[in-house]
Amino acid sequence: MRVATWNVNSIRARVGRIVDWLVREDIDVLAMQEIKCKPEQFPREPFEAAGYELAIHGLNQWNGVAIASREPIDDVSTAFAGMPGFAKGQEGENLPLEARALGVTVAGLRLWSLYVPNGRSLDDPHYTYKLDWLATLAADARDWLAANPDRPLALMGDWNIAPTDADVGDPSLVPGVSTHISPPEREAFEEFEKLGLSDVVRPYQPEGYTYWDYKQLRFPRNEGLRIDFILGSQPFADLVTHAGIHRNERKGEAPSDHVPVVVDLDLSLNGEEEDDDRPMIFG
DNA sequence: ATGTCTCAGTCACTGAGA
Repeated sequence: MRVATWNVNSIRARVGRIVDWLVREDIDVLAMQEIKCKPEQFPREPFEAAGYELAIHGLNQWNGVAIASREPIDDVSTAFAGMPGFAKGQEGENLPLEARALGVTVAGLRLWSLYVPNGRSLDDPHYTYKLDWLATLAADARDWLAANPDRPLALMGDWNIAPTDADVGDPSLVPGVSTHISPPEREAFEEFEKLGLSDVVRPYQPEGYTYWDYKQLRFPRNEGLRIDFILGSQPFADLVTHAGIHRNERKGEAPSDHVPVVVDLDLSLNGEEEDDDRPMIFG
């Protein structure tokens, strides 16, 4: 099974090349971010004609997440527990939620499409929102992992964080000023690794960016960022046989500014059923 | 020069967001 994540930067603007890629690359599940539309505006037909069913969460022209799958989608969630909202000039609880998280179960895998808030700048309210959002997500992931230690879980999406200096090729990012590279953001990312969620792509693809700004010839100059990640629980990581970044999707007509990130899974390694007949050696 | 791209609102542009 092939599972991927892609910040598509408007599904309506490039549905053709996205579905073409899904079919060409034999992708089973795609987590999308920045669909930039409501569910009723989502171009369902090309996906359904190609054999995918859809879960869509979009509230307006901003943000928006969706998941396309060749296998049935169950247990759809449009927010994680305690997810904070945002409203300009307001603080506190119960602010309106944005469409940035979508959880589903497919083939026994728990999968989330996540669009982490951008942060804008270190002194912007969106930066605090970003850190709150990540801390709350980590708390929910901790609870879920404690309750489901044997289940494959993947948090997939645009994290808007470059975890290491090697992930930063865009010279416009200034330490101490810019988001995506600040120590609190990197610490927020590391919290997920402390929970036992690991970047399942990097072992197979150690180098490379996943995003290049449209401006300033960032792609031709290869001045990008690695900010799109698939973090898997140990039971998920145990299924991974290969992974990669599809850099070519930044080329050609009307690309997104992000490219897809793909993992190959061998679900036959998921031994739950097969193990039932084996003798219990421990415990 | 935020030098590009997308969308909404409203109808050739501007504002917002990234």
